[in-house]
Amino acid sequence: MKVLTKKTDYAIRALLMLGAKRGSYVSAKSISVEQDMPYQFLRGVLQEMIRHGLIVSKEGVQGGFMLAKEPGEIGVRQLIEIFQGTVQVSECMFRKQICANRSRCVLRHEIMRIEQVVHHEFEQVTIGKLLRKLDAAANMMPALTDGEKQESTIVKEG
Amino acid sequence: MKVLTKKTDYAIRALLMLGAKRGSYVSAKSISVEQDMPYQFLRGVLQEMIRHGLIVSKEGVQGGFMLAKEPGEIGVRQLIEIFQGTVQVSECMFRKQICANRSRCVLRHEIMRIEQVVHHEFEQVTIGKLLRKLDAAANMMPALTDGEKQESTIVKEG
DNA sequence: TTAATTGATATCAATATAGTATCAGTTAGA
DNA sequence: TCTAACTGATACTATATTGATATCAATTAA
Repeated sequence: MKVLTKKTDYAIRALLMLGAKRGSYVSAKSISVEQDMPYQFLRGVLQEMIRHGLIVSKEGVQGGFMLAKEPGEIGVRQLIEIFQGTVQVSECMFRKQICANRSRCVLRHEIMRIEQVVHHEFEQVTIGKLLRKLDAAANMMPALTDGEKQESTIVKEG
Repeated sequence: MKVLTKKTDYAIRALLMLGAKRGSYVSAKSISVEQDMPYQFLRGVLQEMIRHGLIVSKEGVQGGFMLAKEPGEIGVRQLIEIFQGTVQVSECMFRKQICANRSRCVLRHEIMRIEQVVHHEFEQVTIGKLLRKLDAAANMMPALTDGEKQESTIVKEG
């Protein structure tokens, strides 16, 4: 069971980069290189986020992408919904009519309850919050030697 | 985002049927007819549950399947893990090494926290608990007229 | 002996996910 | 004004996952 697909994963990390470099346009190329994501695939993800009003773009040389909202206003839940669709329990939930099978209904009821819990949790996690955590994590290892810096590169890049 | 795949869905509902008819063997055929599941597909699901010790089978005429455990001991979380694998965040979690990308790590940490919440919730939901709810739901509509009984058939079958 | 059953396994179809390629249009700057 | 660095749009391919079907051997109650 995969909680996040590549698209959502890439989207979140791209947004974190945009959040870290707020005020300037960041190109898809630089994101794809720095975060090790396939360039064209990432571009598709970015365009999807434009369509949803999360980011804006500028064409041409020195163009790129920029957050269109405050980081605290962009929640992981919304990203999951954009790239993976609404959380659903089997197909049952699509039917407007009363649930077809009683045992399925009882089951569905339980799952929906859990769904609410999950939604609530994901709602809390915003790009803003993640950015603060990233910052905190960075500050926790400030005094590295050269050798340790190499290790920290491993932590960052691969 | 699908919480339950068909396999898990079918597994749970098959177990509910076995739970409702405890003490006797129930054939794959009767489950597939009564619960409207594809016969061969269901059989695969049942065999998987045998391998995991949740149910036992008897071959031949009058054969079928029977719970191997108390309904209260069979949790939905276990079923999800059997049929959908452990909950994971993208691929990141497979690597034993320290997480490749710092922002991915921060993200992962948040997701893992939510994962714990989800696990805890699913842990609570057992076949036994669902059976009791099913029972309660059935008792809530005891005095139906013929017309209403037809409706209740819709609720049960389709 | 036979029909109803499970065990085991091979195969296929549909869908979702992941990734690539291409071309047109925009723009900063030499 | 030319060019290289960009995005917009879209078509395509590959791979993995999910859902479903088919077949044949072995078992067993009647």
